[in-house]
Amino acid sequence: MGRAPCCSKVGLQRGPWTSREDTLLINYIQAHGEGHWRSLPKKAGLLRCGKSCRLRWMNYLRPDIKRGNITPDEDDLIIRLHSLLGNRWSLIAGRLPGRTDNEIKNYWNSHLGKRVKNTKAGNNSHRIRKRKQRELDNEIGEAAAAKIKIHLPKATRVSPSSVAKNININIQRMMGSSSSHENMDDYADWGISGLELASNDGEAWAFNGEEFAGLVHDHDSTCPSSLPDDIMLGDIFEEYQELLKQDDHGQFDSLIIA
DNA sequence: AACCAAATCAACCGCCATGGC
DNA sequence: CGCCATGGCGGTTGATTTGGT
Repeated sequence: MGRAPCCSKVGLQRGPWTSREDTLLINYIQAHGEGHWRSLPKKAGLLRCGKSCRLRWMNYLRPDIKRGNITPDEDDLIIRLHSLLGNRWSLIAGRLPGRTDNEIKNYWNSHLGKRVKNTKAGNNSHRIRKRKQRELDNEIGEAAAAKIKIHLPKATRVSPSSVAKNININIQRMMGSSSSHENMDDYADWGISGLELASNDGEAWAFNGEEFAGLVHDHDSTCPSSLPDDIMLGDIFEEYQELLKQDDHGQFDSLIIA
């Protein structure tokens, strides 16, 4: 016997929402606020499950939602964030005001994913791959490169607290541009069990703590002398943006395995 | 005009993290 | 500490729309 459904589906409406249902939901939330999704439908007079109500509100009815007309800037940002974060649609959406994870996910699947794939296919020559590999080797050192293991990690759920705990790696330093740091055990102390750098097709470079430590020890690469516990993704993002500004010669691209 | 295939996207599903008890 | 309810996430489905022949 399988897991019990999130809510009883008996007698519940499914499929596309009607304007009347939308109105009921909007009116209820305006009067009582968001939350308590499980009990909301009954109170609002809706024959929907709570999850369905939440999804409808979050993705379509919220007043601050922008829909359609994704600008070239947003387009570009999505691609870059996806290369950094992988399929963390909610994190990506969090960086695009008014956009929802569902919209971005759909947009990626129907537009960007293919485009990125095609772009990659265009770069698929042996020579280019060789050049990219050389750049990569220069960037992090042959010894380090030999140690990198490439995984296809299971997508990990990231909550704000876990972001703070687990992703407080400074990407710029990670890429080796600042002060040196001897003791990578500090990373373990910060609770970092893994780090992923995703390539354009969503595959990720995953370093577990040990590999990462080994990578830096072996190569005497660089990393922060300290990282405060409260670095949030937003901080990383800001630095990422700074990096992008400096990325005139495809520095990031050199980290993408073609 | 009719048909079909491909593209799009709203909605659903199952899983998991978190917090309260 | 374990259980449960809840919210939130990413993956997938399927109805609808669009484009090509």
